[in-house]
Amino acid sequence: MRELDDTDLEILELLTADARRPYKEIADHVGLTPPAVSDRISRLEEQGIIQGFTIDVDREKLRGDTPVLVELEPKPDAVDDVYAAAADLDGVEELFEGMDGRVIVHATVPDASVRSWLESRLDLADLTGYDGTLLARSDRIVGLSADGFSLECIVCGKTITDDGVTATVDGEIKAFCCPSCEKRYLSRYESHRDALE
Amino acid sequence: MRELDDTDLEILELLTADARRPYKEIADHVGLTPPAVSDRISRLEEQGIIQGFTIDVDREKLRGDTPVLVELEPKPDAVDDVYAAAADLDGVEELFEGMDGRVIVHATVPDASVRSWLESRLDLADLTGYDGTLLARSDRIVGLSADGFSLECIVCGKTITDDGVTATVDGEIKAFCCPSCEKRYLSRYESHRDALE
DNA sequence: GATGAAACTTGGGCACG
DNA sequence: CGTGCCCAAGTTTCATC
Repeated sequence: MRELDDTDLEILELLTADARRPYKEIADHVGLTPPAVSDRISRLEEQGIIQGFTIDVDREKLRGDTPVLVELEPKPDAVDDVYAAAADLDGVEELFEGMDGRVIVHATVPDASVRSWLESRLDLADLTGYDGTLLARSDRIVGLSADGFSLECIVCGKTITDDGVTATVDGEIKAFCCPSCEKRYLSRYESHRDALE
Repeated sequence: MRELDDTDLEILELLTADARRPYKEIADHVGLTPPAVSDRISRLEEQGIIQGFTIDVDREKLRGDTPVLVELEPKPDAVDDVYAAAADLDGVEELFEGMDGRVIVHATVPDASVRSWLESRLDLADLTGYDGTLLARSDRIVGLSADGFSLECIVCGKTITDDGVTATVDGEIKAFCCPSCEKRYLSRYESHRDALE
């Protein structure tokens, strides 16, 4: 599969901010022609990077509802059932399942108790407990800003592209432009640490 | 402001599922013509119900990152700082702030410790604690399947609009048409509870 | 890069409350 | 009389070559 380059990332950012932008406008930003942009977007869709075109709906404004985050603690053998049932709850926007089996639901619930809302779809006997928190605010972050840290390979100094790799060394994130630089660094680090110990 | 009708909801659902659908297709679904659909969508944008057109990006696929949910417990006077700093973290998709002051971050973090990732943007001294959970899976739910329960203020019986407010009373979410109804209810509740204790 | 096809927007007119 | 919708033409945008 073709690797992503900076142009792809830029296109993704532009579309995330406004998916209705004309291809011409995107093309000008990234220095391509509209058909080339079209090709890339099609490819990103095929690769599953772009999962779809959609709208951001302010569900709170939609009705007089209350945004909440509900944490469900399913019994160990009921995790899948709880997850599936929670997906059917009225007003659910997002679902998360943690590695620890917890299911977290982001929803706007009608003016009612969380308990009766939960009971409308799932069996509370499947839970060992639950906890709801009203949300004061929430934001979706646009921008993929892959550049947070150093963007230069600490081994060879080259700018790190999407081909780059990262490793955790002693709790620190290290970024490298390529696997070979990573390997070189790690071996040096190992010998250094061995010398200390 | 014009009230939303079922046709608006249907349009929102169709756009949520696929925002690139031609207006003609939407028009056929809801029994209107394309210009009428266009008008409604424009109005929904003006009302802020539609916050924008965007794409769903599979950020996990984008890089080899790990999806996590991190719960931050800011010190009481640092909630805003923590929230703002968390928004700058690399790979953040969503942010939630609970009424209890907790800040929950949904992100895909580079292959590294959560701790060092947090430290890249925020001062851990602002926190009394934090907790990260790796995510086994997550889903965004399409479909607004609205109209559930009562939408009436429990104090005055008036229909609750966007001016409405909510409060949590004894684990129950209560909704009011206005702050004064809320205040009235809360004072009644307080005296009631005091009487019981 | 250019062309054909399709979609969106605009303006005028009508029906309904 | 205002709101919302339909119809038709003009213009931009998109996809294919």
